Amino acid sequence: MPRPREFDESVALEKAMETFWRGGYEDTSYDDLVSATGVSRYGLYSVFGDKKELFLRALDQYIAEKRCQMMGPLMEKGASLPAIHYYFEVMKKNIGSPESRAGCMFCNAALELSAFDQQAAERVTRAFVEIKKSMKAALSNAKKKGEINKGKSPEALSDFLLGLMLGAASMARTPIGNKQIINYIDTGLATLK
Amino acid sequence: MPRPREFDESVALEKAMETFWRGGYEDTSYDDLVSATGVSRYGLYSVFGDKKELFLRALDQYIAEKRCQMMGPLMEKGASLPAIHYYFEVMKKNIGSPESRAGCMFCNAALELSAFDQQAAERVTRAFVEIKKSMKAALSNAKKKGEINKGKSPEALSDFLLGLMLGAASMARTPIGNKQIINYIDTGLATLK
DNA sequence: TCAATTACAGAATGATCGTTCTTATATAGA
DNA sequence: TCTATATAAGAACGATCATTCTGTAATTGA
Repeated sequence: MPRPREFDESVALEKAMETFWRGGYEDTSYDDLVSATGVSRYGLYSVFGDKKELFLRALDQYIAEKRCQMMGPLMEKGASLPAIHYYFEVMKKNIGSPESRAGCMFCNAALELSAFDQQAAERVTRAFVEIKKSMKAALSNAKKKGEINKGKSPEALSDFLLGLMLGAASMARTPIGNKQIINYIDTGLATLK
Repeated sequence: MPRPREFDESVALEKAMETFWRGGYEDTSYDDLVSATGVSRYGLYSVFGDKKELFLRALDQYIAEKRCQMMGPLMEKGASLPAIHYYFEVMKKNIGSPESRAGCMFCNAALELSAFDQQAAERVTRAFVEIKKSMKAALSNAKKKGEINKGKSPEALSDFLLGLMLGAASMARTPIGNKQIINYIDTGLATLK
């Protein structure tokens, strides 16, 4: 009966995600989103709601994608040092990609929005907590397996790895070169030895 | 002959710096600056120029202040491991202060502006390069003195310390707690042992 | 005391943004 | 074919922002 929609919701969300990833929240205008998705203002509003809601949907989408991409090994039972190395190997690989200078979208959101926006802060905190928990569990297992020194504390080390991830993502958004970011990650990981 | 100015330039700059530090560039309006400094729009424009120029002045001021506060020991000839520890001790001390959640102003500027603004990028790059150089020199001296393992590379380690600084500053602007930031710094510094 | 000069306070301007509204269009069942 | 319904395209609205302009006030040398 009604006129049919001319766009695919998931394709539009993906495009919106890439736009917010690169430009952040404030610097991305609704017009930018209309252009990037090729969807009319009406279409975006009717499907995703206002700018904030669309951003949060895009952020959720990003977090879900990255969890699949990076955390797979970490979420398995018995995950230990190799799962941690896998996580940072993916980071290092992403640094070479063209979009890498946008950093990590939820780290960007943490830095730009978490101080002002409750809902963004909740998502960011949830993601940070999950990463730290996974890292800590893997570190405990690594300790049991003798992969890391018995004297190291999984609690402190997992905070360190969380910071290592955020630090690398931050470096990627600055003029600091890729080589330096890789030095940072590799030197940081050597701490675990 | 003319009507005398009713404000002190350096006091106004300090207030503007604090305002930009907390709010960043985009989220700070010229009205915010007028309120924070207590200076009229006319006064700010006539002394500092437009918003961008005022921001750059404030950024220069911040960098100069922090260099005095944190880099003193690092800039002395023969500086080695203690100078590096001093730098991060100051960071740790600042984390406890009320304004700490604003992170580090030039790290914030690096993340917010360096991709878009040439002049901000230059200042940020200059500061990063100086910090890395000082760290690298101190690491070389530390190696000679036997304070750190002969096998460690000052080049890679100085990139690591630059990232450690940026990572800690980034963490401070997120919901991540102070205890976790301290764990991050301490664990990172333990790498130097 | 007056005139010249500069500062102050805030109104006006023009641009941009998020959001809503209007008008026209495309589809499917009657 | 006609009508109901939801969509598309983009104009319109109201708010906010950086910047400029206007009218008033304060000072000092004449």
